[in-house]
Amino acid sequence: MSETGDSRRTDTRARILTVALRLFADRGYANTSLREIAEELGVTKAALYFHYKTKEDIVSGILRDYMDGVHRLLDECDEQGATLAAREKLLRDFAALQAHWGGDLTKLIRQNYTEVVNLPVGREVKESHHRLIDVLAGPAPTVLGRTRAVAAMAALQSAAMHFEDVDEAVRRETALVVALEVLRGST
Amino acid sequence: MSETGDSRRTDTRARILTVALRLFADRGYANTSLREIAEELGVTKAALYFHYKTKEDIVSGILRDYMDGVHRLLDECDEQGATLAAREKLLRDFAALQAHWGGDLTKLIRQNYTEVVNLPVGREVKESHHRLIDVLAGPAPTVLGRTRAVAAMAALQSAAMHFEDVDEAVRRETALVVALEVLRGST
DNA sequence: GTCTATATATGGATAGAC
DNA sequence: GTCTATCCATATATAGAC
Repeated sequence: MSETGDSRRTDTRARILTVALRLFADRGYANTSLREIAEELGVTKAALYFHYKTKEDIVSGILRDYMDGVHRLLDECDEQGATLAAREKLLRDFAALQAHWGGDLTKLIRQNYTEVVNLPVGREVKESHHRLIDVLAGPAPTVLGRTRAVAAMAALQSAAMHFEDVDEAVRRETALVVALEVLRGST
Repeated sequence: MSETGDSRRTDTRARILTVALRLFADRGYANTSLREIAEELGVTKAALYFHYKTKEDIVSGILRDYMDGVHRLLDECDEQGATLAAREKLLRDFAALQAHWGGDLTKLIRQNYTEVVNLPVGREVKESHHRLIDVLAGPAPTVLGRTRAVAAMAALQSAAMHFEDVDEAVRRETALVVALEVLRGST
């Protein structure tokens, strides 16, 4: 419960990322001005620049935090073989990671992909997702197998953005069920 | 082979949409300036404004053309019942429509969703896609059924954007196979 | 139908006080 | 750490000649 040591350095830095993520997901990265982010936080633009040198640094900060989680998944996975069980575990872990971040992170990446991949950390996101798909496709993958892997990922991501009338836990569990079906295939 | 009557009214109007679609898909809508579109066409910005009153009119023109095709699909479909065969036909037809438009249209919509849905015709796109999903989910849909419908659509769209190393025809056929598997389900 | 200006707005980013 | 004031680049859009 106590502060973490250096603590009171200001949580503004973290709050900026939280607010920015929500706005970027809602209105789009290019259409969200620093003025809007600042207003939402109750400060001025100049205050943001004290914490982050550029607008790109802000979105990069968000993606960097997300990447830490993704790298952990992939590292764990490489140690094991590429058995079906291991691949299904990877998919489950990725679903859990997404659930932890919420729909906004997925929206940010998908609905601002062109901008995201122009960032250094964005290319990392792209590469790690591709790596995820390669592992999910298993050894000696066919086109069909690779397509199933992509579709499984897409199923998870799409479900994170549809059906706002359904309880989130149910939504995510159902998405995982379908994603696992897709990955396994019916052939 | 002859001109279509009023013909020589300039095909610049159509060429603008073609070039704009490619650039919007590549660099993003907000990051593509009218200057870039004009340069690519070999004209000036002012020339664009002769054909389209605003930048939004340009992207709306693209989406309007696409919507014509989508509405045709839905109209055909409503006449029939919602049998499994009819729903599978709908998915196949949608895949064909996407193939006709190419990956750029899908990218434009997915990677610029926040901007797109702020346009009148963009809301039409959103609504018709939702309608598509509802029909695909069949009568008395469960959460699982709806999730499968979304996942089937996502499978088609994702495959349109991945695997550029694979022949496009093969890619699309495979995507359709997977999408049909997903829609049918394995339960 | 297309061009050369130009009006006008807005956003990212910086300087310097407090 | 935050503010006020300002610079500067770029973008949409318009006016008017050819």
